[in-house]
Amino acid sequence: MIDLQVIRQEPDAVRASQIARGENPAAVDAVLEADSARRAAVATFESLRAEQKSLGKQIGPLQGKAKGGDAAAQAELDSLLAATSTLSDQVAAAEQVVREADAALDEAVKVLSNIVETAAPVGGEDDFVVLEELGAIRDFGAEGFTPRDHVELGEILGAIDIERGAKVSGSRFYYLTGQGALLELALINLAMAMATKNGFTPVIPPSLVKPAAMEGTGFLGQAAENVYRLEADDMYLVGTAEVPLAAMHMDEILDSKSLPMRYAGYSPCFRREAGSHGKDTKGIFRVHWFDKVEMFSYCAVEEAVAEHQRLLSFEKEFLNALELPFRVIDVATGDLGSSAARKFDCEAWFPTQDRYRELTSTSNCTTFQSRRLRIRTKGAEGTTPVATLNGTLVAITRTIAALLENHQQADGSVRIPAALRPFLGGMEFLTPVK
RNA sequence: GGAGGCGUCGCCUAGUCCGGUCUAUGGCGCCGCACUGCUAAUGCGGUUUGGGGUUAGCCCCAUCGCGAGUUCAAAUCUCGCCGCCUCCGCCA
Repeated sequence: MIDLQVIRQEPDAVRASQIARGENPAAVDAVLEADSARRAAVATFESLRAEQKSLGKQIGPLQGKAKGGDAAAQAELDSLLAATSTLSDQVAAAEQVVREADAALDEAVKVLSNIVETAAPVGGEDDFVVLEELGAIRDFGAEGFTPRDHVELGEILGAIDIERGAKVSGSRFYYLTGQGALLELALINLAMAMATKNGFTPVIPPSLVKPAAMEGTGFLGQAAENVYRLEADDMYLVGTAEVPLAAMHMDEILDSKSLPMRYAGYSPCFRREAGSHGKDTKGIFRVHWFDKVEMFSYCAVEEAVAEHQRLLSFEKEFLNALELPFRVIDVATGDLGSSAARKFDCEAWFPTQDRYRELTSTSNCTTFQSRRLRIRTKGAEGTTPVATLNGTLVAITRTIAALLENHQQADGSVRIPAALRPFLGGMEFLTPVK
């Protein structure tokens, strides 16, 4: 959630940010209104409460005297009890009003998406800015063959079994088999090795979480329809390790000397993909479940922009190690998730689609998540929320698809990039099994 | 799944039986100051979190796992929930 102070002091800036996202700026005014309503409620409650307290303090000693047979004390006690009794009802009522005002304010603030970085390109999905293009796109025509898509390659290599995935679990499920399964493990190991080298603590987090974790990371808002919920236990399957990694330090005050804290979490990711019917139905590009290594960083607010660049550089380092052609885009304001202030995507070239497709994504969430999750640090200005950032290191299925398509040979074999070979027993090619 | 125990402001802890004087005790740690060749020791002061107010010193409200209830009044009594520990059962 956004800092209420900021909304109070710079409502125009918040409105402008909402507009850039294509969201309703009037939501800001709703917050201001709820805020002043809450203030009034609190003032009423506090004055009643103070009165009640001071009356209560007189009662104890009087009771002693009254018991001793002091008639005057008894009379005073009776009138005090009567007064405090009606006061008590008023306090309870006032407290209820405060409670409701609090909830209303909270609700109003939570409607607002994070304030976008001013440098982010304004506009919708297509208004991204290409920051750079890396790696060489192969000319299959010149090499004398038509590239196969990852579905066909996966079949030839005995690496991906989509039919049986559908038989057992339905559409958008798959089996990774043989070389495909080994490839996933190799990618995970390479990613974890690089993350560790770059100062991340490897983590295998729970992928089933309580509502508080889901809610705190902001996935029950806009993205709620894409989340799997276990009705019987009131728990959620995470769509990314970002959720358990962010919730890991919820309700904690982090030692400022320990920042930045960097974690690399390996987890399965479950996504309902509601609203994407008919989109990317072929292969394992868009599936209900995949495994992923996600980077997550807690850092000081003033470090966040630099840390974001670092996460991006780690993503680029990984894709370069896989020798994939890709570009980096600066995602436009209208296409940011509600918690992101800025987002960079790395999109790999898919020769059979003749276009770039998202492989990794890194977001600077500033203090949007940490406020909800109450993750703070102590500094010169007191206890303040930390910034949180996340970035994909490797999303297995898309990465496998990109590797197969980009490194395929005319005979259906696939060249394994050098960086990955140590994790595949030195193997240089994935070879067809049929 | 069954039985029992426990949850107090960083950590440990007093208080809970028997409601008001709890504005929550003490120790450790930490921060500041004083003293002292340095360090250490010692002394004094400070040290939960959230919200609000104030020129400043500070002040006010809430906060004893969470929620509800009883009561004029709840850390304290009642109920529900959550978490941890021990034992039993089952199990990869």
